[in-house]
Amino acid sequence: MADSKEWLYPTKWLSKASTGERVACELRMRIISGIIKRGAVLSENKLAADFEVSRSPIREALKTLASENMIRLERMGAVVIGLTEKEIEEIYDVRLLIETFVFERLVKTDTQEVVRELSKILEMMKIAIKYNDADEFSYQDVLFHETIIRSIDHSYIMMIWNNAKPVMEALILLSMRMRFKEKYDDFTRIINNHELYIEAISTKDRNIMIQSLHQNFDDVQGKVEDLWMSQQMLSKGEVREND
Amino acid sequence: MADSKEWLYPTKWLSKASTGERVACELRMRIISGIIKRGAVLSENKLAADFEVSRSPIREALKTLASENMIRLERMGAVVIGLTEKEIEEIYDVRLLIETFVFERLVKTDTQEVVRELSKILEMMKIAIKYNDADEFSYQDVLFHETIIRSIDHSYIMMIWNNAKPVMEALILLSMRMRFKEKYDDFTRIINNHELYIEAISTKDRNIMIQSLHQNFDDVQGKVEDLWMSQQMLSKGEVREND
DNA sequence: TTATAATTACTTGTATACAAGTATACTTGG
DNA sequence: CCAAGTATACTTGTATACAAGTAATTATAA
Repeated sequence: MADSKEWLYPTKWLSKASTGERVACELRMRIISGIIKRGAVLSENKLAADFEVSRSPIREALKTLASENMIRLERMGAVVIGLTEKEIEEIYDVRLLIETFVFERLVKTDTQEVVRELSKILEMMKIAIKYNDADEFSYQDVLFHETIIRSIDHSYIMMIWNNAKPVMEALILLSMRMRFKEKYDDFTRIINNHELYIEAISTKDRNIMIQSLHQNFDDVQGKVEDLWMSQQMLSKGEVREND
Repeated sequence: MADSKEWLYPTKWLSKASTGERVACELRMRIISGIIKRGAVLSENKLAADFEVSRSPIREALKTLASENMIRLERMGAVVIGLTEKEIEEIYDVRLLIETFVFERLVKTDTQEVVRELSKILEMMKIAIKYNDADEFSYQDVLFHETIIRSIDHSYIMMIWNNAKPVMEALILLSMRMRFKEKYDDFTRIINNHELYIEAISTKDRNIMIQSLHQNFDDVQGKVEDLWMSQQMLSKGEVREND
């Protein structure tokens, strides 16, 4: 699995991962970043050769990516779907759907412990900013939302999250790396928004929650732009996956 | 793949399916029906021997079932999670979540064509009742809801549906088979409810939609009972998967 | 009798081999 | 030059082999 190309996905996060998971994470990043273009056809054999692994883990990865709507498994080859602006909005539809549902559950229970956890994560995020660690910041950001979702103990909401998570993670990673370089002061706003989020959960105030979700939505627009910029930047070192 | 045990899943639906899909469908049915008990540990080798296939399709099936929350892949063996009453309710939470979202989209567009499609499916359902075909009825029932969801062209809502669908399908299959035998007059109510559903979409009337969803929710309670009955019935010919 | 060490049996993850099927390209006949 | 059929080079799906690691059991020593 010694790959000549650079890894977009933080290898640090893959310490316990199987080869199949590694490949899935890396391919996902390449697809979302635009290195692998929408419409490209991926072949199991070709990928196996590229990653210098056998077809088994490749098959596993392709199946994962198909369930995430990143590719479409066809009779001959896997066609890359990737993310258009429409699809990115759709992902955030889902996040909004989930988090609204979760909030309605949360207002009926004791949120003290979750608030404590979230506060901890928020502090970690601040440290990550301080040390210019985009990947760590992304990790904590994803963890923040996962913590909220996990707190209501709803296996099928969790199932939805588990399916959407990898794509969101990749999206956030790319977006944050960009911002750390070019839009550093965005982070003040992001932190403020997360504080608002915690406050909404703590006080169980729907108005604050809506305000927070709205701000987050505004953030999405920014993310879309970022992604586009990110794609522009990355496509310099572009690699054609198929000829 | 010549299996000595009877197949719970309609083999007719598996004509184009790979061995892995077949195994996944059958295992899902066995888990949901309670033949394979919550907490049981499934081994790849054992399953491969039981189904008389190699480990490759078994692995594929287990991965699928894990993503559906039917099993939990652990270091040694796959632990069966199955469905408790809580989880069945959670599945319907998700369906409600999705269908509410879809309805809000539908009221903003032209629903004429969907309504036409749904009417056709409804007629098919009536025929299925007439000929006592529980499996066909279930198929059309699932198709009915899928048609509604598909109509808004939202890839990530579709993704959620695709993940929840197999479990719902199995659930509906078991429930309907039971009802065809013991609660035949339920179907008048179900058909009425589906007509109400179509009306809500046709007139874009939120009140009718809510009424319809509520009736459907009442139906869920019935399904839960059915499932329990079904489990009682099936556990006569029970098979221990692990000792 | 109990605790510890070693062996055994079973687990998963990956590689590889093979069969069946499909699209493309080439050849052959008109 | 064009059409049709055959051959070839791909594709996926399944089986099998092998390596690395884990748990449980047995044997040995205190």
